[in-house]
Amino acid sequence: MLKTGQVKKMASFGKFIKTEREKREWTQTEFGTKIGINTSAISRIENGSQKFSRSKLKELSSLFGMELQQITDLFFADKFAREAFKYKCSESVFAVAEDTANYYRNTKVKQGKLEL
Amino acid sequence: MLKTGQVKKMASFGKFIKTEREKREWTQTEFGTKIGINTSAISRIENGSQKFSRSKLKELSSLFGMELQQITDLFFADKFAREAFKYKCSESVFAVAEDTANYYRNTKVKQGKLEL
DNA sequence: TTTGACTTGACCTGTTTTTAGCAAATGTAA
DNA sequence: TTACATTTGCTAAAAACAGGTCAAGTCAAA
Repeated sequence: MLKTGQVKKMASFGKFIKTEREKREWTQTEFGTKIGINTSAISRIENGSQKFSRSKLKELSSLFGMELQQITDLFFADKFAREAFKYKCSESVFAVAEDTANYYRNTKVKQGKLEL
Repeated sequence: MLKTGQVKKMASFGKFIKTEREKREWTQTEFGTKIGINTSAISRIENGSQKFSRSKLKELSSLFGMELQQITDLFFADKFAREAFKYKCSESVFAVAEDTANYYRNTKVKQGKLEL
């Protein structure tokens, strides 16, 4: 089912961070120092009441020694899921999104209209 | 394939608005007046260089006489697709998002932890 | 009970992103 | 040319977001 490089099923981005941090036996404070965020923020991020900053994805991937692509996908999958939930999208929203994404891939890209 | 109430395949939210506006034979200015946005913004929205404001989805649904759910799904599907494209998510991101969304549905909701 | 790790609330601030108005420019059809 | 529709550059204002501080908690293990 999983293709190479594809992301394994994961609960949420916060849980992902927590799991990886604990694997490395870092406290929230240690991890926070490495990535440049204070302890309370780390706690909130892991528990889902604060978002991880998009601009720190690169640092996170090198800190965890993982592919940026994998981190990115996980990050956005979580972002989209939360948003869909928050704004009461129907279950089909991601299927529609995939169609729309294909539309953008097929038209915009070829025309060089990358300005989204 | 399409369930009742499900959104028909659509190119982009901008094109959707343009199509529906033209069906009703409204100029961008007329439409803008009805929804409360000026002409330039309508133009940019239809052409995809500006986002339609989330806070106006309700007005849009009544203006077009369509279900809010349908409009909402279309709006967010487009939003997600653009974002995924912009930040170079892999093609599997929406599949992952769907898993994550299920995770949130099964845990957060039951616990009343609706604060996303 | 002391200590370290973690959680949470309230509040504040700087930054980035996005919106949308105006005016000018560009179609476009009669 | 005239008239109307649409598009676009510039810009101020608004909204969203990230992260910080500080203080007050909980919790588990030594």
